[in-house]
Amino acid sequence: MSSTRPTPPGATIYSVAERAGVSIATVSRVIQRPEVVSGATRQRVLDAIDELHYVPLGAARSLAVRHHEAHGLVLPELAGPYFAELLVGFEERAAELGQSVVLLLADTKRDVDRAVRQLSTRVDGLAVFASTVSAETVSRVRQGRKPVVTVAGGVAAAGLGTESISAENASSARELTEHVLAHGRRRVLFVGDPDLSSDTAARHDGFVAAHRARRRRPAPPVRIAFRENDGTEFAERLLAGEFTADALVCANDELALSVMTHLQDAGRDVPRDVAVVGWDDVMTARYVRPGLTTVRQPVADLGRLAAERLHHLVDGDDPADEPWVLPTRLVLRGSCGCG
Amino acid sequence: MSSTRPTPPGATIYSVAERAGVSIATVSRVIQRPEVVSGATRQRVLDAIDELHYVPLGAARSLAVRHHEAHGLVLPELAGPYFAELLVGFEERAAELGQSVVLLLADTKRDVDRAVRQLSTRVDGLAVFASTVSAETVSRVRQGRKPVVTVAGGVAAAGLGTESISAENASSARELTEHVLAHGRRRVLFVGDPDLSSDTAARHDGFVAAHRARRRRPAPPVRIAFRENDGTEFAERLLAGEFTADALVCANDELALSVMTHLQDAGRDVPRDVAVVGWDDVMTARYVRPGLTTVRQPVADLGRLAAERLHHLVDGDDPADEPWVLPTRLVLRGSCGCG
DNA sequence: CTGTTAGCGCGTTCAC
DNA sequence: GTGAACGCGCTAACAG
Repeated sequence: MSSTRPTPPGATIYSVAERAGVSIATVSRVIQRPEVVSGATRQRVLDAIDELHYVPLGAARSLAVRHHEAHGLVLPELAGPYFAELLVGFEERAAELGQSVVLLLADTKRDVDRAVRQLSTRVDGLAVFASTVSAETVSRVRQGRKPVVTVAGGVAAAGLGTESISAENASSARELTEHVLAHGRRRVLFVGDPDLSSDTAARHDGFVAAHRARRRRPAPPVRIAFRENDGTEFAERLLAGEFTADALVCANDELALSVMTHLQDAGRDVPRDVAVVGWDDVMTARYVRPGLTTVRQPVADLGRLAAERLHHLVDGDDPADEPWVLPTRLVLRGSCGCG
Repeated sequence: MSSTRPTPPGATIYSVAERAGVSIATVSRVIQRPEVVSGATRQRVLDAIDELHYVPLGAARSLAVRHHEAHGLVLPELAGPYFAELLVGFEERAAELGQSVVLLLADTKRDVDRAVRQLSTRVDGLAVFASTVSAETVSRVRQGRKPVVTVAGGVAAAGLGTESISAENASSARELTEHVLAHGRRRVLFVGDPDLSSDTAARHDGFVAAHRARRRRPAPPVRIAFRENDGTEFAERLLAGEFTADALVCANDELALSVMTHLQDAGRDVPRDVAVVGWDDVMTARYVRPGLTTVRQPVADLGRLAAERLHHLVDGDDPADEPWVLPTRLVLRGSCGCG
């Protein structure tokens, strides 16, 4: 790939054994199960390790035990707090289980599938976020006997021997929308593209359900992407009169915040003129005025569960048929019209 | 560590060779340098690989080539955008260089040094953030012939064969402080503990230097930690009259934002009653009103450079004696008294 | 409690 | 253009 010359030869289990005057088996034991070695020889070995600055070669161990003791995690990006929290939860639980985590960020790569195949070469299992990886590659990995868990992939991701883990979206979306309607809003817009992610799709489903329950016809979703500038652009169109709305249910907080701020800067009053709500409960949501009403997901728990399940799958568990769905919680602040 | 049973035997280079009717050497060639193999046999091998769902074992390759082709990255945590950006830059460059990145988060671990030693077992080199890892452990890793680069570790981290990478802090701090003083502020407080991180120490140095340049005596730093609630607490003490100040230079944006918001909620006018500035230019900084004046660091570049240098060190470069220092930039918004 | 030895799967000379 | 054979460093029986 890159380097020409090999690593300069460091100490090995052999040099340590020689120096301590024992066999390599004993050195190995001192490292793996110190208690089975007599105190005296153990100390001699430890001294030798110290003097030679011995660092065991993980690859050699992995080869011998036929385990990488590492989990792969594929995330689309790391913007905003969502993915960071997911990663933290994953890493935390993985570490508790004695597994390293090898991280792969999809958005900066030319060829994600190649990178994932390469990754699968050095881990015991893979956690992939939603649709960052092609179904074909996932199934290749699966056929290569590596467990895969999908995070926030929706039902579509299940099957193929892949386990699915996600947060509850539809019913919280319904609850949130009902809350907005209960504030007396008549013209509620869903801002975000259901086709862009299964999370968004589920949220839109809940949005529609809430309207149906009140025998109201939901407006068609405003299909825009997730980022700040997408929100700004939408706000412009709204101000220009392209849409009429007295409430906006945005697919996530970044979107909601950029829309809300932009409307306020243009002289609109939130929530009086228009209510704005979002998803994720990012830090900014509690700093803006009014505070942003949103839905908090147990993101770190998603990560933890992914690591946990992956570990069990590597250990030989059969994949669960049913997806794992974690509960979410409404966070009411001022932007929806609440006092 | 955990798992009892080994991975079920998947396809190996041997089974592929057998199936394709060639030797393992040929299979290896097809994977490493396809062009040296004749078209016909190459295709037979590729077919066999496909049919058997062959996934090479990274550990075996690593053992043979004496390279992990992986970099370790040790970060204290992943809260806020700072570390995420650093990680993104690091991962991006590492991937370009064909290296995997193994991530270790220090704050969730019981025994960080143990975890780091364990990590050093499976990577070719280590990038560690500031003082997440004890000097002793770093030097052990170094003596084990693994390159180490320190990010945001200040000058103290240099030496020991370790390369140091950080952002310029002192002179931007001086510039920022001078800017605040130029707005006519008389009683400026530095909020943050210089002993907590070398970044903060350097910022405080700049703060002091700006005062000295005007022949003013800097107030002693308010020694509090970095998090939101630390800021809130400080704001309470300020409101209670424990401190007097017409400007606050906060060690980072999280601190600045929580202080500013809390003061505003208590009826204070920012910047009229008190100016507030910070560091990092987090997303929230441009959403609050007034916008937060802050210093932008090339955080992703820090990460990229760390990955780059690490790679060269692994390749045999001699460690640079001088630390790498990347430039920063003032971002003026309203909270300092501008506009 | 300790030593001997046979792999683990792959890269790589060196012949052919 | 291809194959045979050795070595990478470590773990895990098995013997003693």
